[in-house]
Amino acid sequence: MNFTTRQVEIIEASKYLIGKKGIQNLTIKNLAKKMSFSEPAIYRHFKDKTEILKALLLFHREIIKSEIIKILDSEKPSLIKIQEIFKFKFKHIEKNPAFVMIIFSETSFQYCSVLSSIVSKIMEQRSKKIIDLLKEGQKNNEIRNDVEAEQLATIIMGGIRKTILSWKLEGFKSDLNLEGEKLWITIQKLIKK
Amino acid sequence: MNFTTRQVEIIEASKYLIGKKGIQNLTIKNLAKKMSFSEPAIYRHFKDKTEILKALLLFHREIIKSEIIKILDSEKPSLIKIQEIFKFKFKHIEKNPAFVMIIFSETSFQYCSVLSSIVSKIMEQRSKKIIDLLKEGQKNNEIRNDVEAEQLATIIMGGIRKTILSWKLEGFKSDLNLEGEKLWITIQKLIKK
DNA sequence: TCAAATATAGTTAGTGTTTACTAACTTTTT
DNA sequence: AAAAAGTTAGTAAACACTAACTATATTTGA
Repeated sequence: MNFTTRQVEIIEASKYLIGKKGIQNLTIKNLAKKMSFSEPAIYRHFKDKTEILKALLLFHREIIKSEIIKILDSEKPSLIKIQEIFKFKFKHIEKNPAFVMIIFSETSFQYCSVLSSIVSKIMEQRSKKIIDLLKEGQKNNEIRNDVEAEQLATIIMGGIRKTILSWKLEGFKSDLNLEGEKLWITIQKLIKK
Repeated sequence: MNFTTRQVEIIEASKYLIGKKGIQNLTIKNLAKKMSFSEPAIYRHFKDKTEILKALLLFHREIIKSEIIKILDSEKPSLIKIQEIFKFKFKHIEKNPAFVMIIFSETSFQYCSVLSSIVSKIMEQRSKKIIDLLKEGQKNNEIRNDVEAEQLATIIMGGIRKTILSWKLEGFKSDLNLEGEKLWITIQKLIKK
């Protein structure tokens, strides 16, 4: 996971292209144009297109992972931690609209087992962290324990995804952070003891 | 929305192809092969590929719509109606795995404004129906009213989508109906008064 | 009523475009 | 001197789609 500066530049350019017009906008031609050099030059830095997408996913996974670890390592109640992860996700998406496309790219990647397994692993890891937090919260009597943590995690993550998807389908018009806050108020009421 | 028998056959074949390997598996070549006739023959029945996808979406929208109207027209409590829609969705997906791909196709369609607007309209209509049901339930004191119906709908629909997505990413291994039931138990506990 | 006219639904063969990617060469950096 | 990073020119495959032709139903008019 050590990328050269050129590789990082290509990853950023890919992010830009995907963010603008979706995965199908990421072509070697467009990438070369954005980088202002020729198409074959791309292949000096990445073996093939799949490697670029792989790098893009892993690169961003690290950024998000480190942010989440920071939240998890603090000495706050579980519910607050969940709230912070929640808020971070919305803030991150609003800052990087390109990443919305990547989040909803499971279908676009399904033809490529390498990429789809990376996506599903990332999602699994995120789920696990939320489930652990919820269980911790249930133990500490912060969160109601008449329901399974797994199901609560599904609802929380599903709610986040649905909110982001609606925002995207409406053409990024509404205030995503505001929508996130409204959702959190509801979720918090539903899950806390 | 009146399709000839051949058109319906083509829609079914498209569904089969998408269900098997995703949207990118729906090519005119594959479609012609599946229909066991030549590629240009497809164009005797549909103007272009977009029309096929449009028909596919509209055809299925009608099937689901009629089923949901049946549920809505009954004289049952709102919570039971929501439960029935809930169960129908999982049953329908388990019966038509092809439709999973279509449900998660917003990203695949984003390049085509005609298709993406159909998808977003379908989703909006579904949301609206759930919100109305939730509001009705709140009025009748079946559902807690310290939270907004819109947010509850987001959580319910998001939870459904997330459950289906996990099922898909795990390779359709788990029992989807069972997962749906587990999710419903939790949602019901969270939303009822 | 039945052959001619026509509309329908299929065929073969092919086009132009886009795609990821490569071979071979040149420039730049170390 | 050689490794790294760029270039031009090109390839093969996949794609949606079309022109022109043919077989097969269906309709129509004497």
